[in-house]
Amino acid sequence: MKKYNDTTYAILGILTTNCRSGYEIKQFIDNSLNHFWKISYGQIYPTLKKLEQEELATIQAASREGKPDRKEYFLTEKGKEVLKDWLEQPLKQLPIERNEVLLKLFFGRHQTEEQSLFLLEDYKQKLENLYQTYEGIEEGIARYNNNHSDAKYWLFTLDYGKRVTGAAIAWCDETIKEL
Amino acid sequence: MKKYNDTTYAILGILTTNCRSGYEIKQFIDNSLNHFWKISYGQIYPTLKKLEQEELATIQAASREGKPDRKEYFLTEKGKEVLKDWLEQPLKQLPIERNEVLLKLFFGRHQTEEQSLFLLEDYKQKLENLYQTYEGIEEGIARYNNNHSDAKYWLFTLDYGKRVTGAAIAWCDETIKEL
DNA sequence: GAACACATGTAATTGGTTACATGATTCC
DNA sequence: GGAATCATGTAACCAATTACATGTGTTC
Repeated sequence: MKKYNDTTYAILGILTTNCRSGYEIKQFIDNSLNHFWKISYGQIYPTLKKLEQEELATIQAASREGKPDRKEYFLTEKGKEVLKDWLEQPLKQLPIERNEVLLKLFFGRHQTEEQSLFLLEDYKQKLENLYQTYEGIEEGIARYNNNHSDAKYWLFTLDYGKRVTGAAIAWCDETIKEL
Repeated sequence: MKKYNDTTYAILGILTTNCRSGYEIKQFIDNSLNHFWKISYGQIYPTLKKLEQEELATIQAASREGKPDRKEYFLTEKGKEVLKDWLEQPLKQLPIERNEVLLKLFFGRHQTEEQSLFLLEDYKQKLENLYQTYEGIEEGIARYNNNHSDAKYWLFTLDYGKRVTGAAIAWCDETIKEL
């Protein structure tokens, strides 16, 4: 089966929800996948165009009262197959995630300690803000979306974010102490 | 001050160690930064060329007995300043790290549970392998490099890797249970 | 001479962001 | 008329990988 890039699969996946247009897809990503996946318009529209060329989706022009016209995309059978095939593939390999703070800490070993401490404190602060953001979203879901069929999966991804972020915060604490 | 990309700063940083040539830089990265930063030759050589053009480094041809000739790079004062300036800057913002497993889990919500479990088990396995790799490197450092001035910093970065990976493993366990 | 480590580089391609450009519709 | 939201798209640019191309020196 022909291979596409992850952005293509992500958009195919989003088209299985009730998002139909480029604009709506962007909103969906910003609202639901934002903490582990983002895509810009500069990718969305060209990718949608390609989906049609590859016959993975069909386009339908739609005019809705009170709103500008838009193009609605629907997965074809082929599109559904391509998506399903991708969903079944396990990760090829764990990606190596660049970490600028670790890099600076490493090269800062001949700098002053204050400098390193400053970087770590700042990093910790940012991680804590992120953690709180996750908690806020989590509460929001628990309060208003508990019956939404996606709620369970949102909570899984938030839990992932919280655990990993929490571990990074703990590392900051420990490293600040040991420095 | 003019801005460069992270790859440029990383290479400036590596030039403060005793790595001097493109080949050596690549080896250093593969040996020491591999779990949170990697760069290919396709970036290294063009970047080194630019360093000289920008007067951040000077080149010296070096012939060493028993080895092919090579080019050795040395930071200029300007290069050191640019690096120092970068080292002092805190993170602009936390990067959003794409996570393919979370994405598949999310879109797999209308798939079978077995499918999701398979993905999670596989992910967990890969994370556990990574964790063991970290432990192996850690032991190696503790045993043979304890007096190396970089040892402390290597251990910091390994600790980071272990903590974050461990948190992800715990998440897998929990999610597998709750699915 | 073959295999392997050392060494440098470029070209094609992919993936992605940002800035730009345009326009409809609603509400104030 | 102006601001905000809805909506689609392209062009320029940046970052990065991969494949390709070449060559030296050592050891077996």
